[in-house]
Amino acid sequence: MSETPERLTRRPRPTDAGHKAQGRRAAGQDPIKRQQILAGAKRIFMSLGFEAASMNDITQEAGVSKGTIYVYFEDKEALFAALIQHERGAVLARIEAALDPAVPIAEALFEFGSSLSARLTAPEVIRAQRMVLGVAERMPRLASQFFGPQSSSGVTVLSRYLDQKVAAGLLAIPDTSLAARQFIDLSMAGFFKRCLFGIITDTPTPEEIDRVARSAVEMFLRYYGRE
Amino acid sequence: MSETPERLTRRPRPTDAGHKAQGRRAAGQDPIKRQQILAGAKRIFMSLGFEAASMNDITQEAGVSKGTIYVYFEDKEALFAALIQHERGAVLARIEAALDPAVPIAEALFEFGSSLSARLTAPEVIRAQRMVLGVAERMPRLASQFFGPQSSSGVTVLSRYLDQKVAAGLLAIPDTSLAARQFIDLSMAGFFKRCLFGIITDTPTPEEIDRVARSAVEMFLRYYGRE
Amino acid sequence: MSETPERLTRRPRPTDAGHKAQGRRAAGQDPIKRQQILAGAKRIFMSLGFEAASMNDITQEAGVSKGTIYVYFEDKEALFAALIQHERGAVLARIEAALDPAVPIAEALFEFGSSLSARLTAPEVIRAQRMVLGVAERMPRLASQFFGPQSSSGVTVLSRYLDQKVAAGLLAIPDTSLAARQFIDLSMAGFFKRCLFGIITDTPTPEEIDRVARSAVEMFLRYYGRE
Amino acid sequence: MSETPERLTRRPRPTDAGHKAQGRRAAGQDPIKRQQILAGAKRIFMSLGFEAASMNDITQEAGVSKGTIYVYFEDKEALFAALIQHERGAVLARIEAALDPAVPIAEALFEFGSSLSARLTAPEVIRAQRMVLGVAERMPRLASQFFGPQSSSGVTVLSRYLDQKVAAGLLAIPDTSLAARQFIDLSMAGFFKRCLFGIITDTPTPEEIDRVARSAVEMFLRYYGRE
DNA sequence: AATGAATGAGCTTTCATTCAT
DNA sequence: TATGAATGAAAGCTCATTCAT
Repeated sequence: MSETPERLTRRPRPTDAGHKAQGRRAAGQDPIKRQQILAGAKRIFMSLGFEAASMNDITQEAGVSKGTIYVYFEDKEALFAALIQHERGAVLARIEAALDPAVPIAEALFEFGSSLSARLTAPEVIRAQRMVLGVAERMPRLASQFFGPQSSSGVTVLSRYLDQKVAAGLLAIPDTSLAARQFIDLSMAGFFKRCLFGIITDTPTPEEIDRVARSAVEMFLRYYGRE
Repeated sequence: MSETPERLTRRPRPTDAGHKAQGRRAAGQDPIKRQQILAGAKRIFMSLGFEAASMNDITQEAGVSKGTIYVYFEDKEALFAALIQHERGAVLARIEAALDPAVPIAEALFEFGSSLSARLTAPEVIRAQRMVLGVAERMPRLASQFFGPQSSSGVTVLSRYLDQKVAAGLLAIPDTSLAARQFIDLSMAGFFKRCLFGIITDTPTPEEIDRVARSAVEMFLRYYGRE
Repeated sequence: MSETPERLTRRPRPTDAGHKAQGRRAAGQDPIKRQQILAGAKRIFMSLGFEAASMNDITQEAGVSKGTIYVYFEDKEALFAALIQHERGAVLARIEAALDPAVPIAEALFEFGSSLSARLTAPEVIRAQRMVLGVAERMPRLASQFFGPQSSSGVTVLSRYLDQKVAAGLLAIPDTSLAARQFIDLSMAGFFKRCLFGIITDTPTPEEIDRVARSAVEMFLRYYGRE
Repeated sequence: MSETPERLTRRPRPTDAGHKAQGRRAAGQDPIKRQQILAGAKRIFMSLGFEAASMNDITQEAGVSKGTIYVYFEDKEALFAALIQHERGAVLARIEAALDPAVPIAEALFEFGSSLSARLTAPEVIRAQRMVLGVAERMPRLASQFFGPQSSSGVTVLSRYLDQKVAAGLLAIPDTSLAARQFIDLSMAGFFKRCLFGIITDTPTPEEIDRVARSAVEMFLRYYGRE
């Protein structure tokens, strides 16, 4: 989830140099305007939730007119879905790299587990997840599309990694898919739920995350390790 | 979530004999009427979600008038919060019993893990959790109050159990609180998130739950078991 | 079309004696409020037309709240339809009486023709007809329901009268239905269209109406009269 | 002004050679572009009605840009008015020819009456009339301008014809203007109203039209014929 | 001169809340 | 005390019109 930290002023002049240089865009095709809308929508949705956020709020926050939003996005749900899609991949991309085949298993797993844990408990990621869960009943595709691929990708990537290590005779795992899910949940034991439900309002400290991730690696390898 | 099975008829007269015998109650003090409202609110909130549920819907389902609801509950949010409070503990109560100190550790843990897993992935429980998460941003206390105690109680109960076994020299656990969270997340490895996010729409089968719970017990005891 | 000449003040107090005496009404059941809404709707629809009239306009003119209108009427179209239905019958009722079987044919026909002509060219009747025609494309039932029965009733009533006179040997008419339509159109030769299309903005004078009606009777009896 | 640069596909470029040869026109002065707009507007207005037709629809149907329309026409109402003006005379032109002074009166009247009847009950003419009547309250000039001249022209043309025949001693008519209106309404006795109000949804068959027109001629000549 | 992306007032309709009964 | 008819702010969305390109 890339931040657009500074709040845009009321009506950002649409004619900044970089944009102007590219000439006039087709309706709903100007990526800068699209970004502008998404940025405003993100701030509003994030702070109010889907239902409580009004299109008027977004209009003002984004500094575009109502009509323009409706040129770029079919309706409120489509805008929300686009926002979620837009934020996709940001999470997983940072994590995939952690599973370096060249480093020892314990080290790779630790990196993977701790970075996944840190990422999924980040405040804005938690907020996003809550928001999507809040509309999951009415927009089931959205929830499974965004979070499904995201988390299943975590599982997929990890289970593929485990498959390789099993083939190399380094691990003994009957069901690598289950093992992947076990490791992921072990890596953030309790963190995820506690953050999601607001039981703890602050992100776990890096030290806590590391400690839990280290314990996860040990338990995992004690069980699935060869020898 | 205790069911109130029969749908109340349109307007059940609230003046049954036993109640009447106690004389007229102060406004907003009749526990029967309160129950009646909560029962109707539960059915409506559960089936429509917080925002989509209208006070009119609840009025009709509960068989009381609008004004009466507003005597018993400050506003819509307060009614929802009260409902969530009211449903508290129902989940945990069924699970606490699983940790029978008399049976072998492996067996007790398996019972605990599998019943917790089954409970938290039940469709209506999933729906309730989503609903609360959907309003969590605006009602932060609500989420932590309901889910906090609920799941932390799971952790509390289990860690107390583990403390006893450690004291008895049967387990070697440096941090029983962490161990409890590890076991709980391990017990439903992946199930919880996948259900919550709708990646899998059906409740896991008892066989799946058992298989995962069994694996959790093994991994847990391999690591923390005293040989 | 009964007039409600004076514009109601902003918020007519709903507790006038006559109303109060009847106790509280069920939602959407208070005929006084219903009348109030219809009266406001009539003035607004009449002066602006269906599309240009906004529910807000009607709200203010009727002196009721938006919500109340929607309790009494499903939506804007239903309100309009109810208004049209409500005005029904007022037109024909006054005309039917004209065909007195006791008076000579020429006299009865003259009464019928002239009163029909006067009625259908009255300004508010013209306005109502224009309005309905304006929405006829989208609400075809409405137009045929209101005007169909209305004018076909004129035809029906008259053709029945002619049937009797034919049976009595006083007229020789092969097709009384056609004859009825001929007489009606002859009675207001040109008036109807000219008023409807606004070619003449003032209602024809009684003298003009009488002259044309008299000519219609003569032409009609010259052709269909027995000797 | 002959530049309609891109938009090759949607609507064939209006820049044929003969036109191009005249050089660039002043804004809003190109009659071909004006025609193009009116043609598109006609199709849209006819199929959707005045209010439901959006300027965007017309823009696309006409194959010109929004701005261009606003150069040629003040606003939506002006465009509609111009369209109505533009269609003027199309109806009457076909009918005037029917009053051939060379053929016998009965025959000429029959031709005139039946063709007028057929024309005014044609579906698209009915639709146009409804549309204009729908906006008549707000645009009173429009209705009288379009329909006034049209039907009064019918009256004018016919009454002039009748004047000639009276002068020739062939008819005895004290008021030819009234007679003209009588004959016209008699010619489509009931048809016009029934079509306009949608009581009958199909255009009358030629046989019906002929039958009624023939009856009109007979009745008319029985009354006004010289012997 | 022509374009069409952008505007924002305005639309119909909903619903949490109030208060006269 | 309990009722539910009435309220009216606010919602999502449309579209006639403008003006930078």
